[in-house]
Amino acid sequence: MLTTERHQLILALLKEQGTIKLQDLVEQMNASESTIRRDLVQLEEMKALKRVHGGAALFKQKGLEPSINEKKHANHVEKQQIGKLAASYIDNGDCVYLDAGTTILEMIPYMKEKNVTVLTNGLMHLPLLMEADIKTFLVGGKLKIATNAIVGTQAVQFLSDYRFDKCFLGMNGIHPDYGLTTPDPDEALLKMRAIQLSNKSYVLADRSKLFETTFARVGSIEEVTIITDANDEEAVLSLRKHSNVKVVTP
Amino acid sequence: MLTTERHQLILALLKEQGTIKLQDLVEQMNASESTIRRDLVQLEEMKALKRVHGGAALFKQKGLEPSINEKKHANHVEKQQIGKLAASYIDNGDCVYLDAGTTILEMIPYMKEKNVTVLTNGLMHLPLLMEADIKTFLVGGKLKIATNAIVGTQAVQFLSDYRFDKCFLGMNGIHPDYGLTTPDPDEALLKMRAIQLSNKSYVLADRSKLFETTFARVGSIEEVTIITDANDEEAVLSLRKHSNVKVVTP
DNA sequence: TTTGAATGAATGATTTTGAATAAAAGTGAT
DNA sequence: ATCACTTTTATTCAAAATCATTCATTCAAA
Repeated sequence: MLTTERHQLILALLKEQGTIKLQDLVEQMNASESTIRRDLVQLEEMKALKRVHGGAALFKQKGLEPSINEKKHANHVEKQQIGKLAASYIDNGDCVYLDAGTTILEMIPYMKEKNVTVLTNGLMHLPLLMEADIKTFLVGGKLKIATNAIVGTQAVQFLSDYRFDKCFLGMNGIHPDYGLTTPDPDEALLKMRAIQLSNKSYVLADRSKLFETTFARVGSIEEVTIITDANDEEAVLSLRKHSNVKVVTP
Repeated sequence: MLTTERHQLILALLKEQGTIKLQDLVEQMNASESTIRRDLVQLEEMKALKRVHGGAALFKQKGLEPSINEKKHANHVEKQQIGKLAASYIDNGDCVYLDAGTTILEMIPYMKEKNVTVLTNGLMHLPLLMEADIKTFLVGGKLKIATNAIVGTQAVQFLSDYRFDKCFLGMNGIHPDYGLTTPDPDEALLKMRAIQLSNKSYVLADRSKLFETTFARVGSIEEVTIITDANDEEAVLSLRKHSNVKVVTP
């Protein structure tokens, strides 16, 4: 078997399975362990894969690739529902602000063919936005490593040069009395300004965020429309009792 | 069997299988190893196939994605040298602007423990910057998908709020008479402004960019220090003859 | 016949390969 | 945690395969 043939086969299997054991490769191809090992070294040098103990894995794409992290996240199905619903509020030609965060991320696949212009501070969104071929602008400012988001006074300042038809925000705490809250004050400032600059504001949050409060206040609950899952959960029904709170569910 | 007949047969088999072993060809046709070998050399010269150890392969291999990655890392060793040298010009505590591009990318691993603050428009740099735990700011503006860079008037505007000790720029054309040039006018504007805002400017480019010119002019060659490989190449020596051109090599 | 291109064989150099070994990393029980 | 045990990895080396080069031969056309 030709070296290049082995390389191709390895990559094909890897693409199919995500990871692969060295021993499996040895069995599958008619080659010694040493040879396969050398193949993996070469492919790693070509940045085609990442070698791990016992085999190889797909090269971790730029660290910004959400599809890998996506699976890890809890409530993935619920977030997807919320994202789909949120995307349905976008009209053709809208200019929207997309907050960072995994829930907002789920909107993007449903935004294709809406002819939308996006401004975002979420780096994790970029691969999907590119893939969907959406006209995208990125907020400038300080890079917050923990959440892959752009924050800080520069970001707030940058935002102020734009106006939006709609903004879509993630939120950690939603409470009828204490309002909208998020743990990071820097992010709170940014969300606050986004609401100011938008005609209409949407907050995406799964049921676990309802009636919670965290550190920094973003605004009052009446300013936004809350998009959440759990149609008949007690929390949702309770929220709806308040006359000026807008809650929508799938 | 006629030479052209063999050539056609080789190409046909190759098209069918993707790769082919030299020994198989020897068996299949009534010709010696030497002859087949010569055939392959000729066909490679005609860019009809790629010779590999033990046989030949198609140029465009079916489903072999990493060729893109490989391309991205062309001249990888040279770029690494250039990047290492460039990083050595950074002092502790510097605030620097890092242009987008693969050559600049290579600087980052050598920037650790310099206590540096980075502003960049290159999204590809972010994973490495995060990993190196470098204080990073991102330019805001329009996302250019092709190069994973932030560009446009918003980006230029954003940049103008900062001042840098040093900036490090990639460049496609470097010519003593026509100056520094790059294919995209948007990027040219950004590079131009970066030079204005920096105390000292460095251009990183491998030897293939010397004495080349492309579309949009960034500035004159005297404004910057050029960091390139190829110490004793004719091009470098020739550049150095110009009294006010600064060129450094590893 | 002479010329020149194509061929096949032979040579030595280079690359690839598989096996052997020691080092390193993971595993699991105490 | 440590320790013993297993698996995986890195390294080295010799054998095998492949390659580049040279040279003599063949064959066709001038």
